[in-house]
Amino acid sequence: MDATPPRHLSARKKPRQARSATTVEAIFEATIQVLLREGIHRLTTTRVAERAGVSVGTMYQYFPHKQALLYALNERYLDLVAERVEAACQAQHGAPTKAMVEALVTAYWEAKTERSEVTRALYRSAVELDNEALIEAFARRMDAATIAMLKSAPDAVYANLDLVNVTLLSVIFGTVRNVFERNLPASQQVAIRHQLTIMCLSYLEMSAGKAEPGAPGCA
Amino acid sequence: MDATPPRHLSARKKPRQARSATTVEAIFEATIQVLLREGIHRLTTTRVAERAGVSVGTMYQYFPHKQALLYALNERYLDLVAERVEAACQAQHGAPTKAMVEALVTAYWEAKTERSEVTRALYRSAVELDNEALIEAFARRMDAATIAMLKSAPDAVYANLDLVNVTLLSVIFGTVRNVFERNLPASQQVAIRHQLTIMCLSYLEMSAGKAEPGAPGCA
DNA sequence: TCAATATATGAAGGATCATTCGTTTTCGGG
DNA sequence: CCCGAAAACGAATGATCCTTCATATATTGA
Repeated sequence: MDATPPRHLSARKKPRQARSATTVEAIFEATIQVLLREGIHRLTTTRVAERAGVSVGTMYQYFPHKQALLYALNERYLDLVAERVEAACQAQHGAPTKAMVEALVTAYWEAKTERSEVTRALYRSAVELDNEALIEAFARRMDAATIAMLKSAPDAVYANLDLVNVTLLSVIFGTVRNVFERNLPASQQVAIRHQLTIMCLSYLEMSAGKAEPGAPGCA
Repeated sequence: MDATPPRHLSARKKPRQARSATTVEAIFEATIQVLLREGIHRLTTTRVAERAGVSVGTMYQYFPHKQALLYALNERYLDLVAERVEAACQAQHGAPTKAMVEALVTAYWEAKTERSEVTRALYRSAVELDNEALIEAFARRMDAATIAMLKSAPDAVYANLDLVNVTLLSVIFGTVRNVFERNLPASQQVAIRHQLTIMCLSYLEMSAGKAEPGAPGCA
């Protein structure tokens, strides 16, 4: 995320040699592993270092403290998700509303559930982390991406685009998280995802001043 | 919640005298306060006891360990929310779908945001807590309540009630949480809540085999 | 090959916590 | 009023953790 991190959370120094880049990567990976296998209350600098195959001291060369590590981890993750959603949105510029909704739901849903354990681990790591700035920046990026997409729709014009957009995103993001955390069987997840798409589409159609010439309607 | 708690999380003993009931209540209250003022990583048995005006030892007479305290706290809270939603649902038996949706969204939304700091504190406390059973029980209660309500609708029959219902709940619960955590300005929250209601209603109408005799439709 | 710089090490300091248990205080029934 | 049970107390224990820093090793460019 491009949010300037709170000063106390910024990374200590940037890797200059190749091996240190490897190290940092290993540390990130190890953090996720520990988070998954041990839970957040057993997420220890020592344990992370051990699993990463480096010493604690090394960790502290790149992250001034544990919080900074978690912050950076979340930053990376949100960045990935944001990029995917943005790409999906751009790909649908000028497409019909239905395609837009499907692409949006699919992109976000898959970004979150593809490596669901990682997502879960990060949800946990984010608690008690001063990451409001991160969330805020993520929200803004998503807002911008979907607003631009919706504006380009050939079959709809929204009188209250901002509100419609923020509602749409809240519903999609919230639902994904909720379904995700309830850990429902995969088949049910797929079904709900489909329903969600239908629901959002219906919402958008309802909110749009329709511009479709031969709109199917009353006979 | 009526979920049998994992054995290791059940309370140690039940208050027999009046003063101990007071004590337990004070401990619960103190836990919330500490959670709010200090955050979860500073939620200490000592600190809780101190704020409750009792000694640590006293705490351990009612809760075998910290986790059990947090578990009990969440249990209490979910119970309250569940009761309110259940009441709202029962009050709408036989009412038109629109009234149902409005009541459901309102009940859940208000239960969560009325004392929003408490809700926030509890979301935090629930991380790394073995509370799947709690969530599960809550979900079941909600499912039962809303299914019963929807079945009683005079103006709709749902071919796929279970799916429609689980979708509805996922969307509402998820959206509330998402809006809640983004901490949007109150005015925007109200607006989104209204949109959410509209959206859900539209979804239900769309999913229903309509039974309304003089359905307003094509001229 | 040789400094200068970057990276890695890990034992030890200092601090915080969860939990126990021997003791003291309070309550309530007889 | 008195005694056994209930409730409360809180210092001490043992464990875990974050973070530092003096030292060692690796890399790079000249």
